[in-house]
Amino acid sequence: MKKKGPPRRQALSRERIVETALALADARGDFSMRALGQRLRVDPMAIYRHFRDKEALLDAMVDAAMAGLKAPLPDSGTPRERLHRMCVDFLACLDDHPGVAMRVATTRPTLGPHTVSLTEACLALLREMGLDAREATRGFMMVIRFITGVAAANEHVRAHGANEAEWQEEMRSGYASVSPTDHPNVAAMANEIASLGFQEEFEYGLDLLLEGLERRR
Amino acid sequence: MKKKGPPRRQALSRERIVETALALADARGDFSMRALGQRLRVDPMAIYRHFRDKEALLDAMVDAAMAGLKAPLPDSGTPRERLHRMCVDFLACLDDHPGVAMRVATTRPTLGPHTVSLTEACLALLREMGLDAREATRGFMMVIRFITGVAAANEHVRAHGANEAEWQEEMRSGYASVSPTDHPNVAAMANEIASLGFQEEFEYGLDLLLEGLERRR
DNA sequence: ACCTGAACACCGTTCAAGT
DNA sequence: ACCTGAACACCGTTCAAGT
Repeated sequence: MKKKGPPRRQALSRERIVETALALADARGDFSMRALGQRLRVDPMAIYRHFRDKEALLDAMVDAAMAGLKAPLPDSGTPRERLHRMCVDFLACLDDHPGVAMRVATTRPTLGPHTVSLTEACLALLREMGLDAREATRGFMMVIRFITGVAAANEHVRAHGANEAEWQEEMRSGYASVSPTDHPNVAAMANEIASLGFQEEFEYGLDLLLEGLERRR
Repeated sequence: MKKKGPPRRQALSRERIVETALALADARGDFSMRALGQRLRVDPMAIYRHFRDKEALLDAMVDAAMAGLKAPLPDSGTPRERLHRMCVDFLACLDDHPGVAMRVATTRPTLGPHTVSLTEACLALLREMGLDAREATRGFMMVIRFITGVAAANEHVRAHGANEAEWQEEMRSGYASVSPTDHPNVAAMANEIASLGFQEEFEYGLDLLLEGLERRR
């Protein structure tokens, strides 16, 4: 297409902005319009030609992040097993994009195509599990809330620059420091907390939810 | 005690700072050290005499917010019923302090006395429900994650200046706009979403969790 | 001991101007 | 059409100074 001036730096585009912003947010857990402009080798204000404000850019980033999900999973296994794997995949995707995770599913629903596809797949599996439209809606909301809560916790751990083992040790020593006579159960938790892996804990909770939903069909 | 100089404005204290900061955060959903200084009629830097940084102040605010919980509930009802009411109370408390809610329970555990008391009461009820120390720990974490997810969603609605009815209408029209042939279940959700109250939805999910935990004892 | 003020290194965004 | 630069109204925090 047009190609007559000096080579000039890559043209700006919605796609390139979103991609770069996502990379920045993934690395730092957050990003500023000014830092993004610098990374794009462009005046920060140039971005506003493509997005009305930071909020609009974040919305686009959320949907781009959802594109990182694996395909809606092969048809092997029961609907419940497939939904389980889908949720695990979804959480992994949120964990990959900490700066953006909390906006997912707490935002108004009119998100991009990837988000809608994910929602559809999730609802379809709930229906296959035997839930009616009303129950599937409730089940969907609940699962989203639970996953969001877990993602928020994971994000918090990362924001403090800790890995899982360091965090567990901080939890353990914190709980171990309370008075066992005043708060016996909190004190006792110190012994349990270190042996509960983040992923195991998440999948345990997920199972409980899905089992409960299945039983109420 | 000391009372000789001119009346001068009220002396600064950790308590007064926390109280004012909480009021500010509750009203605006967020607060800045500079705005807090202004409200306290004091140079913003004066606050740093009492808290090492904003993070430390937020930690104190979280525990102060937890003081707003009703008493650990009377002994009427089964352990599960009492735990249910406690969780409802806890969520209401988070909803009262949107600017602070997301820090709760995603933070390191060494929080203040009110937070520890809440944790102890919750664990004790789980034990009364028949769970052992390990199961109670997992159950506690799951319930916290779920409540945190719901609180995050509620906070998000408020941050957009919407009430429940407005939000539901935005959700409904959003879901109603997707193609019913491409995404039948998403489209169908438009009809259900408006009839699910936030509180009803929360308590439904909570019941599912507690029922599941009780069954696994 | 406690508070102040200037300063530093940041923000998101508007607006008039450049090419 | 697209990008720039100065400007506005903000941030949290450090540091030297005041009382």
